[in-house]
Amino acid sequence: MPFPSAPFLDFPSDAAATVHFRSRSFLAHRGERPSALWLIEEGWASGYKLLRDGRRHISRFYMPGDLCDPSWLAADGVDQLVVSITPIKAIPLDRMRIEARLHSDPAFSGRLALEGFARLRAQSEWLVTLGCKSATERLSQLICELFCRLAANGRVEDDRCDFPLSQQDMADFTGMTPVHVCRTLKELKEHQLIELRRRRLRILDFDRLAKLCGFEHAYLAGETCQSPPLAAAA
Amino acid sequence: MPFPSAPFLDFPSDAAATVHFRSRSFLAHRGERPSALWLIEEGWASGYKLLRDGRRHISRFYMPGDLCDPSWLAADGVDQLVVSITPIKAIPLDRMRIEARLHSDPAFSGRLALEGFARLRAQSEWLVTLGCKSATERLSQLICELFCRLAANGRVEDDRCDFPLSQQDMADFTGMTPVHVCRTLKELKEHQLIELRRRRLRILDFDRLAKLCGFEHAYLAGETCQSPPLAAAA
DNA sequence: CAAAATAAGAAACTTAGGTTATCGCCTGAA
DNA sequence: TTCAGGCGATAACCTAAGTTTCTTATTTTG
Repeated sequence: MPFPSAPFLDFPSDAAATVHFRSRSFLAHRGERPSALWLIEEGWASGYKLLRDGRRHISRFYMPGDLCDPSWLAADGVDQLVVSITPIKAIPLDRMRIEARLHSDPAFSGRLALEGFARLRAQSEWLVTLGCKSATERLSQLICELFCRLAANGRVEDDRCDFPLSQQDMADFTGMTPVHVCRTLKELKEHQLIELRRRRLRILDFDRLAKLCGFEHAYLAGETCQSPPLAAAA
Repeated sequence: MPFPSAPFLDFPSDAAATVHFRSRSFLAHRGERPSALWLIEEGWASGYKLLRDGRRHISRFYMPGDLCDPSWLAADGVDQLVVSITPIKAIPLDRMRIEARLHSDPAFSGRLALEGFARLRAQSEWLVTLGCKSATERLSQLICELFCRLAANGRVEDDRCDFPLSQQDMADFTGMTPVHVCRTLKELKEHQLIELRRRRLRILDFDRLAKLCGFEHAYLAGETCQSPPLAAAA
């Protein structure tokens, strides 16, 4: 099966042990060495850092099918706060067992390394976006990316999907202010590119939206777990 | 020995095979599957992406002691252009041999995976910086980071080091314009924080500079090869 | 060594996006 | 059923950083 970058999918886990989190609860704290990584089944979360003066930057959104988070295996544990945006259902993958296998199963750890490199690549795409694109481009890119990730998990129907982010969340991810996110969304709506109301998103013209921000589907490849293997893991 | 994150240091390489690049030559092209990764012995390079309209974003500077670049092992090869800023001396590490070992030696691939996660972490620090810090903070952070990486390799003497970046290079990394880099450098000089002339940098007050941008040494940990193991590899 | 290219400095002007503030609408708790 | 707090919309105003242009230093190279 063609899922070379989802090294956890054949990892033993206990589906019966599904864990529920409510909205705005912490999946991880900075510095922690979590006992489990989470395979997200349902719900969204954000991983962010806070600066001393209160500024916040979200560097990743987690959604169904995502593994949260392989980089917790790194030496000093978690380097970000992870908080649920909606209620969440997740399957725990025991960290100790992963680490044991990491040191004994070269196929497993090799795939895990490649997964890390793929993630590095997706993240460096956002480095470019934050570094040199306009507010309109950044916001469009976020919408394109989230929409594609949802589509890859069969969570888009008829160009519509759930979209539980507040304008503040989008602002903290794209490096904008909520006011400017509001202005920019209005502009995207006026240009008949999207509809967004009551936490539901509809893409009216994906191609034009993608062209507007130079979105390339490719950088997501190998980054997202797809629907079938999620089922297999559970 | 405490170098958990430099998985290539015990990798066999042929020091006699040292390769020289002149300034402004390509170490890698996008999409390529390079035959070797480079352990940089001498000189600086930048890894960047170009947008269609000519905008450029540098997402990483390579300098002595760095491995350029483990992420080339990922499925689709190189995703960035890498160009030397100065003449470069580098030791080639054969990619095929690395890949073979990646699939057979769990200790090796495990360490490589962790190296990838550490790099992910360092990069997400820049995501935060580009996402929500001011021009002054971004430029100070770049200077702090490069200075620390050089210091870790014994390339700082008496608070002074080589600094071969043009203002355009710094601009393309920090998401500023060269004109604004010039203004901001002038300001840092006027505040007695740095001296910078003729490609030589002197840090006058590291602590104040680090405080100005919220620089945390920690995020570099495990990311840079240190001087002794470099020698060991060669 | 001179010519040519490249980089840096500086001033004047413009603009994208930040700031502050107000208002109305949902939503969820009591 | 109401009331409070969060969220979204909008407007007026402000500022950090971009743009353009020109001049002066450095490198590079022929």
